[in-house]
Amino acid sequence: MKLSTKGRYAVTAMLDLALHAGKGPITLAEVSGRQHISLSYLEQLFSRLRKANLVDSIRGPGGGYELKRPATQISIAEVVLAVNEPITATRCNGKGDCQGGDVCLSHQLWSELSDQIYQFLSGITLDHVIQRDFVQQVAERQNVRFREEDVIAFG
Amino acid sequence: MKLSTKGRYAVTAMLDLALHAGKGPITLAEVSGRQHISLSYLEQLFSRLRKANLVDSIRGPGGGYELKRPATQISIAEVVLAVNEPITATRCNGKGDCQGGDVCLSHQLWSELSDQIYQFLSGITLDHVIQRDFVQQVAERQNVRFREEDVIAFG
DNA sequence: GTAAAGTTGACTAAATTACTCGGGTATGAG
DNA sequence: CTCATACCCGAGTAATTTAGTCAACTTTAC
Ligand code: FES
Ligand code: FES
Repeated sequence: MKLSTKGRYAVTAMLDLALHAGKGPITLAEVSGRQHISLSYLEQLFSRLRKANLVDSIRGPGGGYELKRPATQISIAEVVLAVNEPITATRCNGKGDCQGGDVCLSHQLWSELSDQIYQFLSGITLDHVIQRDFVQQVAERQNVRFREEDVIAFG
Repeated sequence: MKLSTKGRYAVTAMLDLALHAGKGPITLAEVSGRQHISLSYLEQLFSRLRKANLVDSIRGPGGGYELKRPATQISIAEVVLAVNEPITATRCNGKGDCQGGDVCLSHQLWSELSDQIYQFLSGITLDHVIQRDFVQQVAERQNVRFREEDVIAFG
């Protein structure tokens, strides 16, 4: 499978949404501030997340994004898939033709690895992740720092 | 972890070596012919495999490469590691600093994924792979075709 | 109306990957 | 001895992918 910064950013951003759920729409500007991901880049990512039906968008002032389903029902695999290419560790993308039309020696091996990764990532939901102490602590630190930056910027 | 064409080629080439073990050194030209990997590229890969103590090289006429250890004792993970960067799915390479010196929300998740992939790949040896019917069939096809090409080229 | 926010698509810069090339060096067969 | 075989090595490059920017547009609350 393809695990790029893009996929990692998407997951991070979705975790941020999950952590701040239930308080109305979250703007990308907030996510950008807390997670240090450029706003324009987030726009790109959320365009895909929206098309994949993982988030709802609310336009206009007071708008933003929110999770379309509860965090308990969105798996990490879905998020990665939404912004990346299909999950596969093969060179041939599952077609079995990477040796000039024929299947190569190691094809089966990579297929199995793809399965493993997919199984792992689809067994974990956004909620599983944000329940962890570790993540809670990181989130708390980010909240504090984000408010401090507000003070510096606007106070 | 980083799973590039390079890693896949390395595994394929090592499988070829394993399949033709016990008949003296295998030249890269043979591997290249059977697996359709460019000779220059193979040289690059085997340079690393040799430095990682996975293969022995024999120079001069009649020379080539052979596995340094039996195929039952070389894991896929070792091969991938030998040609790629360290196995990690994190952005920070395990340092926990990808958010301007601080750990990011999803760090722990990617660490766990890295573990999973590593566990999987290190649990499979070259021998496990070449024992499979599927792989045996592909190998047989390659042998036949390779001999046919000999005839065309030299006969 | 106007400012906040999402929407879109094209564009660019940087990084990585996947190679190639050209010249080495060791060595065994004849 | 010699020379063809095969490994050895590092620089260089072309292609692809990734990461990120920019500018113009739409919707909507106040
Ligand atoms: S990876 Fe599928 S044929 Fe080689
Ligand atoms: S992936 Fe390690 S800190 Fe973000």
